[in-house]
Amino acid sequence: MLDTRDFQQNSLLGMLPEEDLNRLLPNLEKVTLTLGQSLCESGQQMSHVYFPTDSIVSLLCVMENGASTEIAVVGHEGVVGVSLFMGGETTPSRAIVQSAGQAYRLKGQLLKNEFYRAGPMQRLLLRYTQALLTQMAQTAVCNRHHCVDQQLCRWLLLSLDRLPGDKLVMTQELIANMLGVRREGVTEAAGKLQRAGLISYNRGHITVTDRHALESRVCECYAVVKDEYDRLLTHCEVK
Amino acid sequence: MLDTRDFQQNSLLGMLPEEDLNRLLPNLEKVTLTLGQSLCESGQQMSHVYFPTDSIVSLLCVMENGASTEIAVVGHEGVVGVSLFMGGETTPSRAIVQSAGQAYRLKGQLLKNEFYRAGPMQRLLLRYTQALLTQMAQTAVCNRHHCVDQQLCRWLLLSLDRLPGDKLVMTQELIANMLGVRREGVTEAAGKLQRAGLISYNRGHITVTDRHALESRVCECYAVVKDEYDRLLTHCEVK
DNA sequence: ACCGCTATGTGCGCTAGCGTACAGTAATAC
DNA sequence: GTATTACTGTACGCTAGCGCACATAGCGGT
Repeated sequence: MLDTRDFQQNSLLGMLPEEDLNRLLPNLEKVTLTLGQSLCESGQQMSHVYFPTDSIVSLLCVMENGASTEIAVVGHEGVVGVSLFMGGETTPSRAIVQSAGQAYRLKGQLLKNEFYRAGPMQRLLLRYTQALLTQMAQTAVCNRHHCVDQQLCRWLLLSLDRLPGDKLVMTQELIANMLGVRREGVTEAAGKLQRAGLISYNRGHITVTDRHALESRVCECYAVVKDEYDRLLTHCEVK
Repeated sequence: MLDTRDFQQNSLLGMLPEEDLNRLLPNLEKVTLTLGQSLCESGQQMSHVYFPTDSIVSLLCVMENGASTEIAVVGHEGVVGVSLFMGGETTPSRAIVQSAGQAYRLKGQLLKNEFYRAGPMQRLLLRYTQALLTQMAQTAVCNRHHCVDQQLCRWLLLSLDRLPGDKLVMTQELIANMLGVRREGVTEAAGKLQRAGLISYNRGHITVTDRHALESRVCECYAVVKDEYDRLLTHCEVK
């Protein structure tokens, strides 16, 4: 059923040495994630961790009044469920599918077992978690100092990096929820980008037509995060 | 020279079982941290990790234009230098002493050795790192959704929790740098608190006179972070 | 063809926070 | 004791983003 190399679409899985992978392989289960699906509610224990391949998951911090903000995004470069191996078991944040697609999932306990072997998987997961730390930190700064226009560019690029093509299925309303701003603010910012010919969208379908121009508009936060992911996970010897 | 229990002022050290502590003890070195001292510049490797006792260290994200924002604060409950055992060795953030005092430091390599024993210290450090993740996430949300007044309350309470008394040595200028807002914004917010009788300060010395009232003004972010630290590090069996 | 729903565009008054400028006052240096 | 510096208070115009209201337009179902 599975293409034996299909799981390598997820970088973490793909970077594991043969031996460690073979141990996990029988327990990896391919699942389809649908837009809006919740993988984890605030404070709840996750039964599985998820290794996205072509799907994207947003980690959201939700407040008492219902307002929310995305604090990090997870795609094929990562895993959803860091709190399981970090020892806390739960986190106060939600994990919502931002872009439908596939992921491999693994029972939490099995991941923990693998983690506590203190082998390549542990080193990989820890480095990934550090990259996640950086993403959150930079999100905090960006929320403070940069305008909606630039944040939208950052968000689009972060999403694009985790998608196979140049199309996103996403309404402005949802983007606004992610960024923690008003929908009207996104409409305005997206309008500017559209008029400048960088993107074109209609009714929930965004196509990025000039990625290069997007990169020239985005704030430094995008590069900081991207470079740190590259440093920690691409040029990385896990043994 | 050292009171044999003095290091227990740092919760992480204090929670270690006798056996593990004894291994570290000869290598713990008590140091004095002075206000404004930098323990780590962006992207630089740290030679030591620091376990504060009565000092406070701010983790700051600095941008190209020099503007900065505090993304987390570390006191007696934690350790500065998470990136060493997480495997990345460096982080893009700075660590600045926010409140002068003492700390124990330990050579980075020795901490890594201890970490890779995969014993109680590893479990403690991982749980601590997860708490740090939560603090960063909540900071991101707070930056987005809450006004300076509330953020100042949060900042005061977080600092207070890490100090022995109810006095802080800190100018409004520095607080503004931490929060990533204008100094004038802090002057105004602090003025309100002073007029309401919650704090009194002059020229770099703040005294909190009504902590309870501060807690009633602060946004939910304070409690979220505090509860998560308690959950992860206080009610915690490290074995 | 029609209805209803969802997504998008736009306008308007309001507020928080910014940038800037400057004044006053306590601590410190000499 | 005086000069200087560092810290705090205040004012003013400006902008980004908010909350709200409402108009328009595409899309699906019957």
